[in-house]
Amino acid sequence: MVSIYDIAKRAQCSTMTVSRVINNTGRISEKTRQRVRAIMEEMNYVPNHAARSLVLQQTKIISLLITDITNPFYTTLARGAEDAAQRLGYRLMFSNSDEDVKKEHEYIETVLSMRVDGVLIAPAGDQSLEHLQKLQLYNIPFVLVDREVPGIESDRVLGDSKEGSKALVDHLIKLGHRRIAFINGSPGISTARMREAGYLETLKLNDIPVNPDYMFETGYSQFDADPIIDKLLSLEEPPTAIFAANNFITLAVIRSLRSRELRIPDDMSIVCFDDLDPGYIVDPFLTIAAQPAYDFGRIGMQMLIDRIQGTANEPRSVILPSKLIVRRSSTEI
Amino acid sequence: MVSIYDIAKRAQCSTMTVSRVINNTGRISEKTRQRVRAIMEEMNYVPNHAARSLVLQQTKIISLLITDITNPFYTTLARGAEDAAQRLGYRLMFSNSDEDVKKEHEYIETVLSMRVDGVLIAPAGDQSLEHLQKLQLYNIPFVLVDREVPGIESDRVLGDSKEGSKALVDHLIKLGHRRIAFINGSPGISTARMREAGYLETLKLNDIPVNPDYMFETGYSQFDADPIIDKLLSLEEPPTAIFAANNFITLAVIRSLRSRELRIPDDMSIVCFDDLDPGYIVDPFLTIAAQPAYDFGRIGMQMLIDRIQGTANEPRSVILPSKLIVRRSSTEI
DNA sequence: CTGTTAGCGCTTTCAT
DNA sequence: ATGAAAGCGCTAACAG
Repeated sequence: MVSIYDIAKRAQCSTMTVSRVINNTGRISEKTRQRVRAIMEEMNYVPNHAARSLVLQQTKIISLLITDITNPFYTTLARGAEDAAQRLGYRLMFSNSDEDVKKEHEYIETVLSMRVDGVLIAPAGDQSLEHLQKLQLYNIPFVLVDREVPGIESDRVLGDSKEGSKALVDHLIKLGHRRIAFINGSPGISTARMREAGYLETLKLNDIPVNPDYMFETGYSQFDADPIIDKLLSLEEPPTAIFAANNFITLAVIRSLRSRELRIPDDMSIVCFDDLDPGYIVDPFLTIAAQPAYDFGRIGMQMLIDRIQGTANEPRSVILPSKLIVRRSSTEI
Repeated sequence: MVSIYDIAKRAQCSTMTVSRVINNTGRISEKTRQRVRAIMEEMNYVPNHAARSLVLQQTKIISLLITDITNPFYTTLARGAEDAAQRLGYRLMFSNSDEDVKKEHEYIETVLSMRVDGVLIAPAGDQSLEHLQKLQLYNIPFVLVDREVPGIESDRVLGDSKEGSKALVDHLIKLGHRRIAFINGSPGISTARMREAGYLETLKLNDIPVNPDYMFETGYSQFDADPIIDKLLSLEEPPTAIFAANNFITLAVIRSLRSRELRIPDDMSIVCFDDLDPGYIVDPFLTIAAQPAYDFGRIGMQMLIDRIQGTANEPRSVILPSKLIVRRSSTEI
């Protein structure tokens, strides 16, 4: 591969001159600039990123770590982040932890090794604490998106999971439901805890007793809901509505209900967080608490770049509201 | 950040010894190995990727370039690629060209600059020729997935678009349809050309005249199908079935039909390529030519790494068959 | 306006 | 078994 050395030789000048042309720094006569430019073009010169970042001590690369590349919530978030990064002159390198703390750990190791300028991360869960502390140890700026991690003080962009949760449950109660099941993600994830809190609080406010048989904890990824639905349906008083903590849980629930020929919402109302992406859905019918996924990414990225470039000040938190969108999956009892 | 220099000082040895410990090369006394290890641990040493790849002239990074991160076909492909890469000891850096040749060009520039070991790319279109030639110029191994580019000889993993197309159209004809519209992607993309060829050939085989009014070219990304549906429906003999070249075109078509209260398949049969991802779809109802997206990524990545590590031989082509899955979106006329 | 020197963090080669 | 020297490609700092 051709280096500035090669092109310096051909241009009969020093590597410094070439470097200056490349970076548009210092003062150079128009004549030599032209000459060097031409030769660079002719020889197809491409700067070596490794060499440059070695001396510059910065890479202009930001790492985006999400937990599930197949979830439209995160791909939309990624889009927001990508657009913002590009606007601000950074390249994005994205990786997918698969909701797996170990995999996340490996990626953080790579990220550290590559000395990226910053990390935008949707942590796999509370156990991400360890990796995040490692980032702190090395003073690598990072911003938490979507999920927070107890013990970590940092910039973050979160949804208002509790409020969204309350809105959904409240909506069901107003429709006359009192037997509302709640299928949650792992309690090791902050959003799951907040959503549960919203659920419990709303029941309480409406004097509806909490029924432990109605509450389940699973994962946010794709899974088989049959066992849970089995249990719910075999209860003496099965629920009339299900609040699923996210879109993928909802999918599993719907699939399970359909396989039993149960109709939504006639036989069971369903509400959840996050859309199944407007793009994929032919006929949106889910009642949801919609979160502004794109803005999660966009704002998170801006905060991160602020942090990278700016003077370090207090960690900032941005809480983005979710919006209740009532559609056909929920109905009066 | 701590370097091997720092830990050499602390360990009272040369940087070479430290390097040997890190890489498990050369012969080192167990005693010093232990000592160095401990100090590395204690000082939280993380190797500097840039420095290492500068001297090694390899990065162990592979770039994956897809055209639409929101399309489940590509995210599934990405998963396949990621899994294979990880298994073989490479890191993936993925980027999204947005079906935009200019954006793709920028990414290729970055990829070149980063001296990645190889590139797995679903090219935006025939115009990607220029970038790909640049990769060839620099001897950067790459594998084309999903789409080929005229003028480029290289390893590639493609679907059998023509056969899949024939199967879909044949299926419609067997159901009694003779007025079959075809809404295609851009003719600047190889898969679109093959799909059109399959469409035309199957009509011909069945003595059905080609009606230019039934044929449209749009893009593979999300768009508004209303104008096309308008035209089709205002024809004297509107089609009874639509063959949409990919999943996103189908979505647009379905949305447009629904807004007119037209039912599928009663008022219009629909078939297309690629699933709308099993994960997102509550109730799969599309008749499709399903392509093994995961394998596109997995096999492509394996070929790429073969190429990176192995001796260079003839470019290989892998053609993956698609499978006709008949569901409810198509019915007898 | 341009060049020289030194060094970023690491590994290869050759000594010892 | 360990170390010294040189260099990967580039730029900051200082000269001239």
